Amino acid sequence: MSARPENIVGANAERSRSHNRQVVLGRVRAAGQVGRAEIARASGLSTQAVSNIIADLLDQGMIVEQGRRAAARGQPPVQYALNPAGGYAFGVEIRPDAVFAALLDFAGRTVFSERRSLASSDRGTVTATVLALKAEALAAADVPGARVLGAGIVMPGPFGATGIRGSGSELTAWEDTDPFTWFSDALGMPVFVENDANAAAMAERVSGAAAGMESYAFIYFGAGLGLGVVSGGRLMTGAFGNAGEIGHIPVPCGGETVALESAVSRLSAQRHLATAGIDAPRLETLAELCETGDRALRAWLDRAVEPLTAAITIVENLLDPQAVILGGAMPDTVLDHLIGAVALPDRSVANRTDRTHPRLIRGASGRMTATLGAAALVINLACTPKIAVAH
Amino acid sequence: MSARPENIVGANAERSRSHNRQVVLGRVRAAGQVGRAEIARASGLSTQAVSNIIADLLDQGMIVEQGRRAAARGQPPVQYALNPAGGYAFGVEIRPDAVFAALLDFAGRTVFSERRSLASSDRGTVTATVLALKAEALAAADVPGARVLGAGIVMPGPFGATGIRGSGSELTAWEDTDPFTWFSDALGMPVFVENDANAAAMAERVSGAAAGMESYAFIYFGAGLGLGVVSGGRLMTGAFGNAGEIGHIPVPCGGETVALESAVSRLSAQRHLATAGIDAPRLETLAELCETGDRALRAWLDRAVEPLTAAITIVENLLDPQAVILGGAMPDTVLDHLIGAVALPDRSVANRTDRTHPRLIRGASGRMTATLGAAALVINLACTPKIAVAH
DNA sequence: TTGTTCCATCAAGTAAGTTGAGTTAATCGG
DNA sequence: CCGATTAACTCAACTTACTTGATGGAACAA
Repeated sequence: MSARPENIVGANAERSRSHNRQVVLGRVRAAGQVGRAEIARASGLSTQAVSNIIADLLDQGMIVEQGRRAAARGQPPVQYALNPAGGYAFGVEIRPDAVFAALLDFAGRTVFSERRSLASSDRGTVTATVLALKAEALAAADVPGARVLGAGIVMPGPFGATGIRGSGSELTAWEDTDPFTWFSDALGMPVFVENDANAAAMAERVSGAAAGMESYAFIYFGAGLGLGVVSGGRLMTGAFGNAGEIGHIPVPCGGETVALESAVSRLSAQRHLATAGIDAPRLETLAELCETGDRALRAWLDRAVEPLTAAITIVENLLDPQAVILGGAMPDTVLDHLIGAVALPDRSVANRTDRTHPRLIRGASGRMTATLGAAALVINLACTPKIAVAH
Repeated sequence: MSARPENIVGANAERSRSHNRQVVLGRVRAAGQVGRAEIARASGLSTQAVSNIIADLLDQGMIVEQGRRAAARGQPPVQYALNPAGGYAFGVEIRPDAVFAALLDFAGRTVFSERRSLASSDRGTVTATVLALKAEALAAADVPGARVLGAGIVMPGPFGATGIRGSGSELTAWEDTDPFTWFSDALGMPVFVENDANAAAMAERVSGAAAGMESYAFIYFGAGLGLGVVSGGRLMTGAFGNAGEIGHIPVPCGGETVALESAVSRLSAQRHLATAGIDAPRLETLAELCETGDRALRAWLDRAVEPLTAAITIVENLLDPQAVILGGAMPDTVLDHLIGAVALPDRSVANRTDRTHPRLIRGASGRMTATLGAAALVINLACTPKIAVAH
């Protein structure tokens, strides 16, 4: 959720300017490297307008010249690319027991990442920790504060007073706080607040499996299971900011109907392993068990395939994404095993002849996925205008 | 699907102008009646800009003055409202055996509606029928052609070569035709192509249960079952235009897992009734059976509740809409019965204390729902800019 | 009555993109 | 090798649509 109600506003010169700069940045990012004339053609702006904007962006250091690239006839266009050092994004993930932080450069590369345990999850402690991590990140990566475009904050959803409570991951001390206002004030920069799945989904777009995709779905393994939906380059957050609660949908599992995350999630794997006497609190343990072909883990995997297949089928049919991406706090090996085992039905709108991507892809994995995603929110928004106009 | 790839384009004076006119129209429609100053505040434009735009829209006859409304202190603002006769939208629904057409005024009221049987569903016959219906509609409602803002075309999805084939509702003769180009040429006006569920969803926004809602989901009873998702006032069509194929998702039904529309759809009801020796080809028959408390229909309804509940739970959790609306080609009584019987789980992100709408609502019903929706696409787009900017 | 408040208009000002002519730098073809 | 062709790019007016600031008008309140 953006934590601010979106309102449709009118256009004026100032807003057009900012919009057009974002459009140009977005094209540069999408192409990796482009000339002005091509940007003009793609964006429907005049070459002159693009020239002016490019000059501005060069001035600000957001992009860099890459020399001429001879293509066909005519004068070869000067190429431009994003300047990795042109802007940085600070990402923070707040959990009840710890704060994770990361700093990404404009190209989506991680230049700093850190975990800090929390003695308490009250607002004072968390805020102090976040501010300390920010200072540390800027110092470690030698980045001037003015170069930081904004901060993404990941907090456990769902947002607002909903029927889902007591899952243990909530920050009860934060219930009456609007995190958007709070962190805007504390950090003194633009702030974006999302849940872990949404943020992780964005990470794939900025530097990952969803590079170049405009519409996709990301299934996120956290403690439970989340879904981030990107449509037209923007997150679909729902009316109250809680879209993507895929963990609670009913799916078939061994003849009965269960909530998806009771069968497919790290917590469910750990519970299953515990019944076999195996304690696997950490990802590394799971990775080991997977590599050694542990029977208990294998049993859990086998059992997870049916509900996961159902969930992906549902996502494909409801959202018609370019691809479904599986990622999050799970070992690559586990994700790969699941992807290999899921047999998607041929009888689906997703079974197209003109696909450009596989239907199911593995995305970024590991504990930091959501944190990197928090920062990715900022980078994505710097390159994505709020407008999508039919061309 | 919009049938044209959406591309992010830059802003210029011309596009800003058209955008701002849409913003103003959208505010007038949303409010029913507003003054200029209020529009200016809501849209972030200057009062002068709003004044100019209002003058333009008055000139064009899109809006009408409604006199002053004294509110608080100060000079009472002159109120404006949409002029119902300011614009019309032509809606067409093409089925293998018939063409439905409707003409809506700018306020969303039906001024003409008609069904025409098709001897053949080839392009020539269909196109001639559509053109004849258009002429008839304009003549019957005494609407000058220039007042028609565009045409919405509803055709059976899914679009493109997908794994879903042979459902019998396809127009095989149209497979190699781009309906957007085809009807743009034939009708000589802006054209929008969508599937039935998406169009019907839009109808609710223009004149129905979703008035004033920005994000909602519409479950559409056609022959099968479809889903239209509106997010931020715009249809979510997915990467290939086939989002909302809810009929094919797996749901629990009496201990087994089935495809939703095999248990919840008109076709499934008719099949069930047929096993009891009842032939109910028409909606009226179903309505009668429902009113007389027919045992076979009741059995079907009882059986449909579980899978429908699961589907709605899935939709609520994945999309977090303001409400889920049930509508389409089913009798009101049947829909009402289903709505009454569905018990949604309290443990859901949709169970909020700050809801403004019930979680489940009945929408428009009857055979014409999708046809009216086709026209509604046009009206909605006339009042909805492609921009949504955080305010 | 007089002050306050808010709506609305006028006239000038401004920002940003567009237009069209002209320049530069490649490839193509004889 | 050289002119024709093609395409990228620049310069300097031009245009458009919104903004600003001053002024007038209509209702309410004290």
